[in-house]
Amino acid sequence: MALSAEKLTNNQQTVLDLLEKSKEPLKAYAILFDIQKKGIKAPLQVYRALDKLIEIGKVHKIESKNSYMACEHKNCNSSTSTSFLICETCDQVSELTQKNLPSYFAKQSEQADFKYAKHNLEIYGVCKDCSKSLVVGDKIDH
Amino acid sequence: MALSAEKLTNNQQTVLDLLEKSKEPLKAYAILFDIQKKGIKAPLQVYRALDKLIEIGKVHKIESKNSYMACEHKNCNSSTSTSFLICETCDQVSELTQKNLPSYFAKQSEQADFKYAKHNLEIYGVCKDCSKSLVVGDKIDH
DNA sequence: TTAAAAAGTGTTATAATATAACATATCAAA
DNA sequence: TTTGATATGTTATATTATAACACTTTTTAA
Repeated sequence: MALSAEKLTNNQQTVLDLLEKSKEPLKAYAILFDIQKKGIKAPLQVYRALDKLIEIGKVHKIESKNSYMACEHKNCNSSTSTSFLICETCDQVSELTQKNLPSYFAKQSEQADFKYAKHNLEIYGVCKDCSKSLVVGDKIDH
Repeated sequence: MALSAEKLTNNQQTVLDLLEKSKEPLKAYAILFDIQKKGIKAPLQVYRALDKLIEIGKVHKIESKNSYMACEHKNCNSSTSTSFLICETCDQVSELTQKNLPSYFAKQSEQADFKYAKHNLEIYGVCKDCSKSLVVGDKIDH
């Protein structure tokens, strides 16, 4: 069975549903807290669901924040490479479309005699919405 | 006083010395274990030294491995952006020289209306040495 | 030079993140 | 339909990191 067509179990679906509703990435214990009413009682149940979801590419882990987010793409085919835009103001995270990134990184790696396999990129900065609000804020907050 | 000229305290120097001797990145508790003979007894002493060393750019954290390594550059001026080449075979990590990366990422980010500030890039693959050994290994291991 | 401020230390306790181990259950393929 | 793979529920514990507090050292600048 193709990974992208994988049928999810109850626990996996419950975790994925929550992540898809969330505007920000969530931490494992925050997920646990939120879905205890659905019968999930222990951290391992969350971590196991996350592991599977990550494996099939439905969820990504943001390493520098120990947080998890649902993949924004329709059928993310793999769990390999990830590229995030992380807003330092509002903590929202979006994914950078990474059409060219793998080949760019492969080229960069090659110059160091390193064979590229996959990557994780975490870019920090200010998102569109926050750039606006900052300006508006400056005017309002007189 | 400029950051790069910062004088280190005993604890900071002890931690840095250890990291500079190590071929691979080290975990905080591995550092603690190694330097207990030098009078450092508690995790906090390690973490505080690491925090400072990271702040002044002498040490980087590899987020996806919860590990720390000494900066390979002479006078790394900042603690901001990091780019690693992580060998999946031998666990050694080297730094990618990132002359063009910030501007490249800034450009990529801009297309998503995102204001780039800094980044962390972790590339996984196979290092030069391991590429060689693999081939040699294939021949020897008949 | 010396007092005040800033930075670092040592210590105990604890928070936050993640996995081990094991018995049982469910599901899919031969 | 049984067998092998995958998932579950549960308890316990490992790993990573920080809080709080009393104290010391170093730096700054009056």
